[in-house]
Amino acid sequence: MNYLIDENKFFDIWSEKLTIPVVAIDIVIFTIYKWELCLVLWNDKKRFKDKYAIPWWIVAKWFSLEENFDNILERETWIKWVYKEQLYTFWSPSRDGRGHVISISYYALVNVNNLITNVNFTKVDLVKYNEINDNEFVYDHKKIIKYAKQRLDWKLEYTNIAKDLLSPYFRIAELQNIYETILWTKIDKRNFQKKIFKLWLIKETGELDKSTNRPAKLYIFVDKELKIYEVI
Amino acid sequence: MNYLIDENKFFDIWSEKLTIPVVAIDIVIFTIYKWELCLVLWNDKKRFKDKYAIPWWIVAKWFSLEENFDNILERETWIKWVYKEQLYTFWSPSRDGRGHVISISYYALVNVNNLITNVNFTKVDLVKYNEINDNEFVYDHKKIIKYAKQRLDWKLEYTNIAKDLLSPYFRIAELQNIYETILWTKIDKRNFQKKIFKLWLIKETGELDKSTNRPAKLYIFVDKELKIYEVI
DNA sequence: GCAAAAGTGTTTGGTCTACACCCATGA
DNA sequence: TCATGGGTGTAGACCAAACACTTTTGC
Repeated sequence: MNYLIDENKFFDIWSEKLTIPVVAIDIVIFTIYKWELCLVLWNDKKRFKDKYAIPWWIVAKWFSLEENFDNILERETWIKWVYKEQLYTFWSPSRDGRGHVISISYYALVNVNNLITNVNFTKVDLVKYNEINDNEFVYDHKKIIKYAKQRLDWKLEYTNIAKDLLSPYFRIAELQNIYETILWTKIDKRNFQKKIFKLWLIKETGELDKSTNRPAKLYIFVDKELKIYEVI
Repeated sequence: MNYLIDENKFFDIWSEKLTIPVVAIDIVIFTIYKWELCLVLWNDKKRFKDKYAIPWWIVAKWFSLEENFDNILERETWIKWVYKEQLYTFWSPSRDGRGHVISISYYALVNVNNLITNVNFTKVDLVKYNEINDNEFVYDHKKIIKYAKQRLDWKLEYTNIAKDLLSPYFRIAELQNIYETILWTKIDKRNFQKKIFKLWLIKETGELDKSTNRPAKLYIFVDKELKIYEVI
């Protein structure tokens, strides 16, 4: 996988003489792993002095933001085919000591099977969201993660975005767990099902998951595309 | 008011040799004028071949996005002290024929008295939102305006943002008009008041507006800061 | 047979909507 | 006195939350 931008190919982009800022894309990657919300973080502890960083790189001219995003995500993590959404564009005063950077932040949701199949664990770690601390991140990455989590919370409550964290076929308990672990709350089983079914969010497949004690019905989402509901 | 960036001062930022993109800020400005939602648009019909444009300019290094925003807004419209909120960062393929631009879009809300006092009407026009057409805007500015309107709708429904379109003291009818003209709907007077009061969104000042037939009570917002409610 | 997770309804309180008449003032 | 906008309450429908026991399977 080639770099879309090479920092010093034609011109020193950090030069004091250049009057325009450098732009980067930062990517907060969420997944549900073993019933818990996790982040995919760079594990280059040497480079970042024992702090975590979310994957990022500098944006190249000529390519769209989508192309830059895909290039950065795949190059830095080997992950492909994620749900992605732009969050916010921050001005980060002294990211590198070489000058500030304008960072366009995204978050991505990746199904754990897709993650495990593709990801390069020599480059990234899987870290539980509930176990991260404010001071163990470089730059303003903790702020970006918090912002991403807020957006994720909101989208969970008002859309069918949970589909991007689940396998195509899933049990209702798995769906409910996504809401409980991300929104950090207990939900009544019966009320949860009533809401989900009243919205026509998911439908039965007729198949059963026999890996649990009593076999559980398997469901799929009615809509493949992101759709606004009022879920929770 | 000085330009934070001068396009050609040190280096040709449009040069093919430069591998990083140019960043601009685009500003969608809303106000309520004579009971209707209006936009503040550049009226340089010669430069833009009889199309409208929203105020924008190129982002300068060294200054924060806030500073760049304030500089662009004031320089291009003379408007000050607005509510502003970042919307989205678009990649605009061929903004100038000189290459694409990454545009960080904002929307701003300005109280009409502030607008009238400060604005430079030789630079901008006031145009009714309901009378604009898709094909009378340059670049992707119509898309940005639509996006801004959506965000404004949402914020109206779920926050106290209406305060930024009103004078500090206002009648309930004025508040209700903001909801009706922006959300393009009729609202029952009694139900509207019940909601607003149950939320403690506004409170009486004890003063009366005697410019109407029967004098109307004047209200102020309880919170000066943006706060999330569920208004409508 | 027992442990573990799946599946299933009803009641109650609160919230939302629809709806119409009188009041205070200026002209 | 009349035209204009301001101010006020109730009843019915719908929605949301609380709550516990039975079923199916593997071990």
